[in-house]
Amino acid sequence: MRKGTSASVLPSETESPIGAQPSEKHTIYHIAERVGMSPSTVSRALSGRGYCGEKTRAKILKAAQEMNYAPDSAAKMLKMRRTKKILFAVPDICNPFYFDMINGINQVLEEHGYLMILFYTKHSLKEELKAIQNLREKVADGMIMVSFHFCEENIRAINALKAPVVLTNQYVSAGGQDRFDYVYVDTYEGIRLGTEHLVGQGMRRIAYVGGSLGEQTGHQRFCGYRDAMDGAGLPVDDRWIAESDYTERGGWLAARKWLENAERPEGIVAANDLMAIGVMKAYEEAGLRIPDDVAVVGMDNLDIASRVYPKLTSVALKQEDIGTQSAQLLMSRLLGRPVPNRGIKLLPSLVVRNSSLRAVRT
Amino acid sequence: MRKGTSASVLPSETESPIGAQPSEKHTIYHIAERVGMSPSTVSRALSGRGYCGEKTRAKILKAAQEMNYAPDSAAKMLKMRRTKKILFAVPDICNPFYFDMINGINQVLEEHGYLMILFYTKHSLKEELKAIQNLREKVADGMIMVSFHFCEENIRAINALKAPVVLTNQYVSAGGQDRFDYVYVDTYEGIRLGTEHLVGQGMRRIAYVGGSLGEQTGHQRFCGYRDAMDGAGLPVDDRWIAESDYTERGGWLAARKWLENAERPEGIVAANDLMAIGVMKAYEEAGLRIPDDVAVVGMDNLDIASRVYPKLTSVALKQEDIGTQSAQLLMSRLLGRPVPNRGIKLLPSLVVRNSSLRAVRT
DNA sequence: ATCGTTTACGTAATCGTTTACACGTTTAAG
DNA sequence: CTTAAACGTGTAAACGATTACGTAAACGAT
Repeated sequence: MRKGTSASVLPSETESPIGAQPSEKHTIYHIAERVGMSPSTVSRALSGRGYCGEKTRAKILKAAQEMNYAPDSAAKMLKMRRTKKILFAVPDICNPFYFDMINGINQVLEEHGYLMILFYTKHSLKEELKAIQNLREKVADGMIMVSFHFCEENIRAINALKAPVVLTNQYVSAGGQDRFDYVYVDTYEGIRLGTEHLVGQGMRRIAYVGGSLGEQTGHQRFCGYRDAMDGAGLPVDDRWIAESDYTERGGWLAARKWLENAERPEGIVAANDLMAIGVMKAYEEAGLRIPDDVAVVGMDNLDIASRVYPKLTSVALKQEDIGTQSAQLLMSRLLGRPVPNRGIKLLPSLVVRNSSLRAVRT
Repeated sequence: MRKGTSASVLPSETESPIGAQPSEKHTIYHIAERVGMSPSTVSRALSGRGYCGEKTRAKILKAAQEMNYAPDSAAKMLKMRRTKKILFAVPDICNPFYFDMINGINQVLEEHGYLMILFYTKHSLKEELKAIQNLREKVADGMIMVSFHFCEENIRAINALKAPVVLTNQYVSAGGQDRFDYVYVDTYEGIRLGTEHLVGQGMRRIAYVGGSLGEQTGHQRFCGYRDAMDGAGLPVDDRWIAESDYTERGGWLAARKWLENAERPEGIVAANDLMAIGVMKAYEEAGLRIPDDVAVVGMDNLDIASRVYPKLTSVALKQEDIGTQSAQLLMSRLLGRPVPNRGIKLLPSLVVRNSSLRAVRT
């Protein structure tokens, strides 16, 4: 039935009206007709699955070549129920933090012939849900998501998905009910490292500027600061804690506030590099010098950390590793390989530069 | 026929074995059965195309809601012959230059409900051809490509495509035969601006470090330098021209070479910021100061240009605008809107900062 | 009551692949 | 020489949506 109708539609060599574009639409049916075989044989020859004689395969391959055949990915997707794409949902394309992650992800995807769809969630829950909806519609086979709205609604939606999802949030699966994986860097540990670095230089008045304490990641990071202070027997003073938004301007505003005080902090720990740079800018504008007037530590270890003046001490979060690990985890799920752990924790490391060194200057 | 087979497959409420996952696969056929209508009616109700009674539409919408229906994008793609995705082929994800472009593109795509597939071509012709192949397989409806291998082979492959393509190369369509559009910033003009800025300060020995002169864009940029020098009656001396690779290290190497000479340049024009920063680093390492010992001008006006020390004078190329304009052009093609011009030229502007100002220092 | 038009819905084909199954032809084994 | 396994190929049914076309009811105008 199908063959009949299709065959009748095929433009015979002589039929095509002069001057008309040659009908470039070539399907396996066209190839089949040309070599005088059935479409299923063509499919087998091209895909390499199932039996196929050597000479026929050669003939078919040649014909496909000559006809400039390209398989239709939509048809393939529909039939195979696989898109060979994964979604990467990221809150903010502008933040350089994610570029390395993209890179890491891409390396793994390439090995498996997967493509990456970049989805920009703009720090909004609604957009994150849109990303999830895309998975429900089978736009991609899986998703890696950096979520800043790691709430009930989100988790439920993700758990309802058939497609595998890897989050980069720190999370302890509640009762093993959850169906997603996660790869994260222990930012708590990172901030603790950074704070202890300052403590270790004998500083006592250490300020902290972080993200919203309501958000999970914001809270974690703050705890790192608090525990480091506690551990050293130093007081955690509300005056020296700023709840900000991970932007340069946010850091700038926090520093301004501290600059107004009579008593100023000896060191400042920022929950990311952008805020650290904002802090440095505020001090610079006030005519003060870093690290002489205040030591600064950031986190993320962005490219710019080594380019600002003075060079910024920063906690390296291994973004690229997060990317590759996430992608590998996702691939394991997609290939049905066994996955030992739901969560993978990566450890940060401190990169010491001039912004935090009281004594030395280069 | 189709209905019969499909209907018989539907799991009736009571049939499903206890403990088994509820079959989550819901299609319009399932919805149709539930409300006692035909699939075509369901399709019409959900897509809003064609006639559909108000009460039935409501009933269908409610059923779809309850069944947690999500349309299968692959099926939609196959039937509608539209993927609602575009490919963005970019040579190098690590280069911050492209992030703003991504941003610009994304803004436009979002308005049209399109998704972006990010394709990393690694500065390789082979990968660029792979991107093109993806279009042939109808992975996306169109493509925006930043090509560094704008050669015969590429152009032919792109012209053979049915899908619209926007390039960001400067290009004069040969005889109006070409079938792609292009949006570009006049980098010739940009380098000319930068060079004239130095010339205007009375400098005479001005060096230039650019990309390969074999590449189109590398050649264009060089011409901007040459013409500015010529225009001021200054000699273009081979000793002060370096052919490099747009990386920081490349700039560093070029500067090292110049530093060995007895006679050193008064000013250096770099064809991008990364190389300019490399140049600055080399001078810094040699214990020299900028702009006192040499004035430096870059191009791209990256974020870091305003963060390095001293702040880098740079030619702003409006990356975000390239992105939005490219995406808009592509969308016009996809929607069949008339497009006045194949090419759109954007003009760069010079952002003067400290690295190039002999007199003033802030 | 009749006709024509509009509205609502169903039938079935279609998009371009893959693949279970059936059927014939070799080939190897007994 | 028979029989069974292995191989090669074709038939037709999927995958899940859209849509041209046909039919029937509802509606108003004559």
